[in-house]
Amino acid sequence: MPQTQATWQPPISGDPEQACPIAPVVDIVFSRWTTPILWALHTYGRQRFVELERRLTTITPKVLTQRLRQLERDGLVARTYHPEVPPRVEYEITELGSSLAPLFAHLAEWASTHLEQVERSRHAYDTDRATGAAETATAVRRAGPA
Amino acid sequence: MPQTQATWQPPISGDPEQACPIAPVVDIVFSRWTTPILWALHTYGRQRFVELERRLTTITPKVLTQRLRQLERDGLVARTYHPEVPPRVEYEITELGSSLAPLFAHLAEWASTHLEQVERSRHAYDTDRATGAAETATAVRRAGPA
DNA sequence: CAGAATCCTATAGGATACTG
DNA sequence: CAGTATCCTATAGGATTCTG
Repeated sequence: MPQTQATWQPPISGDPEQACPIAPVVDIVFSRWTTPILWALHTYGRQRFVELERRLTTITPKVLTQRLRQLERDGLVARTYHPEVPPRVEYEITELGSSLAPLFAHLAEWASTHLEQVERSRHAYDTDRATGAAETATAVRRAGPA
Repeated sequence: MPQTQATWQPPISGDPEQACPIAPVVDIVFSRWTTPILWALHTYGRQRFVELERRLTTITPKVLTQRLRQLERDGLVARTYHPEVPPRVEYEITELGSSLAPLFAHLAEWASTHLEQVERSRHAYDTDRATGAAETATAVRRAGPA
């Protein structure tokens, strides 16, 4: 049976996680609060729960605890409990956690050099949509230069 | 007025977003599907909607559309619409999107060298919790070597 | 083909209050 | 101080169906 258009395509790949080698890292390192926490620990060194809380001004203690627990479980952060009154708990980045430092530096670098472009692109996209950009005749390509 | 314990701490910082320079990037690049999409476009080049759909085996068309729209708006991906029947739409990574390539390479590198450590840490943490690791006397430090 | 529309759920995260 | 305990909401993401 002849197919009009669609030439048959193989399944291409089995596992999207495997297809994208960095997908697993995303779950570990990149969420709303994990990067700020790691950044704070890396930048300002070992510190207590309340210090982190003050630094990440808008975080709630519940979420801070959750993310710290996850980071501890993943071995990126170490927790030290001093049985005193009042209790003192200190968090520090581990060697494994520090191994992300160069990556973070690159990300910060990328941010400083490209974030503005993203902003401009967003603005252009939004105003285009708002003013009802004409869909002319032939192939329409959107977004800035390739 | 002498304070018992807590030496006063300054507000430390105003804005957590500003405190962590890579926080803004996280929203743009790192979510469940954005990295696999960017990876696919970067690795296999310009391709159609259905090709991406097949490559990212478990993604749904709705989510794929959403993420592609966001990437287009942010200028990381370009969409080309060919008014034919049936319609043909091609997506490709932009120059701005490609600027993330070295970063992705580093992330993939980190994954290949450190993911196993994370797995081990998780396992150790879980078995520790399960067997009720004794909280001895003095300072207790958890997680692997600093 | 490339999606739009609709409905649904799981969960990350926030707000608030309480405790060893 | 360093959390825990509840409650709540917003939203990312999934499943399904339909269309130009």
